[in-house]
Amino acid sequence: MSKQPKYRQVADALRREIVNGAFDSDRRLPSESELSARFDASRNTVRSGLALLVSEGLITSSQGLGYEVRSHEVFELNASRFENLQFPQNGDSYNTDVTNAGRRPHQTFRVEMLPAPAEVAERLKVEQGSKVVLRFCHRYVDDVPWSTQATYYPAWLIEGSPRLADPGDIEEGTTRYLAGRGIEQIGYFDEIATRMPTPEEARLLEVGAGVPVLLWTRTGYAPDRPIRCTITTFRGDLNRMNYEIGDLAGRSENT
Amino acid sequence: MSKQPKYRQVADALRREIVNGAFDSDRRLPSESELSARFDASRNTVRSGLALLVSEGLITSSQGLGYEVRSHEVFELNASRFENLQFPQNGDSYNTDVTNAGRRPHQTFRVEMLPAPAEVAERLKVEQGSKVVLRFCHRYVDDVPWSTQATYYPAWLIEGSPRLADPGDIEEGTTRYLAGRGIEQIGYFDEIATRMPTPEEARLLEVGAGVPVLLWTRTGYAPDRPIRCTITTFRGDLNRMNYEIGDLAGRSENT
DNA sequence: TAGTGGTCTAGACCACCTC
DNA sequence: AGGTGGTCTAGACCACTAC
Repeated sequence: MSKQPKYRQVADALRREIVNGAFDSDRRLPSESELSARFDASRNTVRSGLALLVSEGLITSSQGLGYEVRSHEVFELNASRFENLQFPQNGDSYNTDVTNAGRRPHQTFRVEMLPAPAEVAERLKVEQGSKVVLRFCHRYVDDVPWSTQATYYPAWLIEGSPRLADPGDIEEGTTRYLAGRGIEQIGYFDEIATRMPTPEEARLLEVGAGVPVLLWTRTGYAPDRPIRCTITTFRGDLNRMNYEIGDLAGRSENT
Repeated sequence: MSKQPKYRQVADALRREIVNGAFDSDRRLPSESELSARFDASRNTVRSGLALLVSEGLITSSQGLGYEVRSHEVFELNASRFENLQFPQNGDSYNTDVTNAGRRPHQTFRVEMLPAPAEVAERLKVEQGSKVVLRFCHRYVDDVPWSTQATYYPAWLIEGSPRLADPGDIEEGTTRYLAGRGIEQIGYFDEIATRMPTPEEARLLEVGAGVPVLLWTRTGYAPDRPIRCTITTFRGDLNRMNYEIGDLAGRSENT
């Protein structure tokens, strides 16, 4: 067992106290100067230790207030039910799910036309840089930024379904609108990844250090080709996804 | 536009250069003292800026060597094909998938019996603290730690399928072994989450700061009840998961 | 041995919050 | 006003890697 640097000893001691629930009543941590005295370390050394815990997502800090242990409430999204292939819902189930959970949903929305980014062009099987329609949602739950969702449609789709490019909402939902115009979505390809947020994402989702984002890319297919690509960026600390595969009768019984 | 602190200016400038590919040929960054001179900032201030980029997962540092921009190669795991419900493969497809990708798989393995942790007990529908069998894999690809996989089986399952508790490998795969003993897995419930690694996970997966882990929890169901719970922890920088849902004929055509 | 990053200190000043 | 964290400095010494 080699000797740990002092700032790690500080972090380890505080981490142990946090997971043991030492700060459960009042989530505030002692101030930097108190910790500095307690650990017989300079304020900067204590700060290094606290910075570690922040980057682990265990605590947050705010100027003038102090350090607090982070709370954990998560929202679960059922990706395999999110859009039902047989009965496409109104838009997607975001509003319903959030309301059912007793929370208050809110979103801002915009539509634009732009050259396809590389990842999108690849998934939609169009030339990189060819025009695509972007429908972008910034979603909140109880006024906390929750996720961003960017859906891209290829230009060829707009000719027969012009309302996709309209800046307004599509009441019946885009999936149903497309189905009504003969474009039926019969399959999805979902990709899930994680990484630390870019500064832009950190701004939109208001996440501090130590919170990764969950990236969900869903490419929707008509019988012959892809018709949309939706990239959703979740706050990793507030969201979890799930999939149901096969027969889950055994899941609902007892309990 | 308010004035940014100096260490953020440093981070922003370097981030811009990194994403623009300024260091693509030689991935090494200038040394701290060079940057200190260039930005007319103290070494500590430059270090704060670099620490930001490390925590964003953009660069790594190593003592005596310097800072390097991180490389991005990712491995894709098809979760909806990972175990085929009709034709369970030998164990899971980890070995096959990795070998097919031209990489060299390697794993260590152990089996133990322990009281069920809360998350596992809940998913297996057994009493918290009741005995479960844990089969644990630590997986490498080309000698790089890749993921850990912990599969828990409830004690009642062992009576009819005692080899689950044996410390050795099960040649034909646990799924097939169980199927042969009348325990057929007919559905899954998958949960996916992300967070920063615990110190223990950081050690096992050898991830530095700025790399989140991807958590994949699969609960497998027999017709009447859950029979296993598998918790896989991936390095977020090296892995991506995907699901195929519905009909994806349009995916394979042209390109 | 020389150069790199890693740790630690002591102190200064600023920005924000609460009373 | 007084306490909190945020920024920044200058300098010391250590640990690791290269040559």
